[in-house]
Amino acid sequence: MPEGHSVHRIARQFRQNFVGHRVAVSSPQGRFAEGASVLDGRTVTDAKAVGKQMFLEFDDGLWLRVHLGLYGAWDFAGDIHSDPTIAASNGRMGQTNQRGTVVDGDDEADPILDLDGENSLHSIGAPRRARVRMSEQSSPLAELDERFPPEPVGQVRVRLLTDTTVADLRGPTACEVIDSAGVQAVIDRLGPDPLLDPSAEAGERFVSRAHRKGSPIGLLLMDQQIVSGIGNVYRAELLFRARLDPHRTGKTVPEETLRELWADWTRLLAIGVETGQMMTMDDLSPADYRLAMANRADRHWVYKREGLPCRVCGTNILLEEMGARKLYWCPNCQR
DNA sequence: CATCGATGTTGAG
DNA sequence: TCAACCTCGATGG
Repeated sequence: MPEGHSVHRIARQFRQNFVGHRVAVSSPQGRFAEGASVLDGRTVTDAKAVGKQMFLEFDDGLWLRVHLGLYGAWDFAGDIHSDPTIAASNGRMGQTNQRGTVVDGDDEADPILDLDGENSLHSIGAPRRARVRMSEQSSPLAELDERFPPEPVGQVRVRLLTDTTVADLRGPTACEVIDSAGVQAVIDRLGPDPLLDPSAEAGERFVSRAHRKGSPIGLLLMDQQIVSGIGNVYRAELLFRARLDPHRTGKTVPEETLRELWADWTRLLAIGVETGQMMTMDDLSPADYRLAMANRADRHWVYKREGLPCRVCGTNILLEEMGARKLYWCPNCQR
């Protein structure tokens, strides 16, 4: 699945294109027919992300909870707003290439794009005719000449349709209608999300929860009850950046180190939301930055680099299973 | 064209 | 502990 940064971006896309709009809700695939009929014709009133969970609020306090799981995705099509804060935040980020298609990447397509030549001169922030997949995978972007709304392609669990924009959900792990108490119950089970709550108190909640545990920090970072939004990529990269042995138990990691982990997750999450890419290496030269944007292999310190020399010390990066997931780490740097 | 594996979680055993 | 979920790009023949 998308790690936390993608879900925040998706929630933002919903705020920009759906909040305040009445929607037709359907389940082309049929597996959400009942929920769709409950939501159909209502107005979307809020969208928020907590860790990897997304919540869409509709009239009368009804919420749609969506978790994308391993391979879920939202496809947006129609008039899609770009986000000026992204384009303005960093000249290197959120760019499109010469043909106006999405910058290639292993992460989700960036909604800051210009697929439509005739709109290419519109100001930043204006809605643009586009088709965008938001998940961890990039994907082909369909031809734009088709009528709106486009026919659902494949297994679309939920379709949300306004006058001008459509969002199709496919492959989610969770998709259900709940009330606000249900939303709160889910959130209560989650560890803090630094984008939702950047307070020092939230950080201390992570520190105290993690410091209490006898399980490895490599598991704790992935535990959504300890801290939310971190997945397998950010786990490996955060541990490397902290030069921390993944096997050290929560108890034995100094509180100050846990605080630094929280601060670093806060930083990486913000960068991820800003760029739409899991950039985990700092201070790259322009040449290295281009390399990193082009190839995910050049984007990380350790993730998917088993058998390759550590970028810092040259020791071979190791691969092992932890928490039924692949863990990449440098046995020399992380001690 | 068939098979594999993935940035995740749940629930059965 | 592991299969299921049931998508789809990458990989290999």
